[in-house]
Amino acid sequence: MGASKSDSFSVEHNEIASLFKALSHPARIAIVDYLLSVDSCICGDIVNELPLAQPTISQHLKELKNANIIKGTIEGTAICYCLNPDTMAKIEKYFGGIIHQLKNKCC
Amino acid sequence: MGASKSDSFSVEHNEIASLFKALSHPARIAIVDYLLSVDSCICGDIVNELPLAQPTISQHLKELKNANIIKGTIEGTAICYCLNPDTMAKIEKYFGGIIHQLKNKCC
DNA sequence: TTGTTTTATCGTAATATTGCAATAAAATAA
DNA sequence: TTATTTTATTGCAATATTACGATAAAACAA
Repeated sequence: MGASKSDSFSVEHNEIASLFKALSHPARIAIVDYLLSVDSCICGDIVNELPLAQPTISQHLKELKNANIIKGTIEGTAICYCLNPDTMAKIEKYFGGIIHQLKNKCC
Repeated sequence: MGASKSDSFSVEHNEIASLFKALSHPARIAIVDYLLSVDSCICGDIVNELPLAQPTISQHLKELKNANIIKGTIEGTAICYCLNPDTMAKIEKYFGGIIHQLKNKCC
């Protein structure tokens, strides 16, 4: 054994865990942070912002895309990246629910 | 290589990534969900709620504890587990900030 | 003391993730 | 066409995670 027994858990639990997994690496948090720090979408130049090689960043971007956390659209030679507000709102909603439920508890 | 180059990233990015990492497995989401579903802290019986062996659950609980997502206090033979509202609020705040910043963007 | 119950740790096998050099692919420019 | 630029993919080595049987440790009961 060793792999995750995802079949043993509900679809909902697997989905939210996948979103968190996509955000569980500092490079991917740095990418999200960088996308937030500029006033528009980023066309190119993400590679120059991080201390990682281009293939590594491409791989992290792929994971963020697969998790629907960012969207990438081709813009000539470059690719424009943006955060996906829907996914972010989804995660925020999950935590809002937790906070709300916590308020009705003893601890 | 292969390991995460956490030294290359800021303390803040590493911290938030660690929190998400702790929540990036369906079993740990299920534990959080279970702790929320009952009206009090849980003393014992978490093992019976999940389709995993006891050492595996103990390992997941340890990760949640290390990330300060849950607190465990000894209560006789059993251990009482509770969610840590402070940590949950911290993550919710992070997303609140993202959502707020997203509203001022073009996409 | 010896049981019983509950949680933690050790050891190990299977699998997943991370990082990058090399290379390919795609779009444009000259 | 041949460069040039930008992003993606392949292949592989290093490391991390996941899961569990076996065992230990801790607290209480008889």
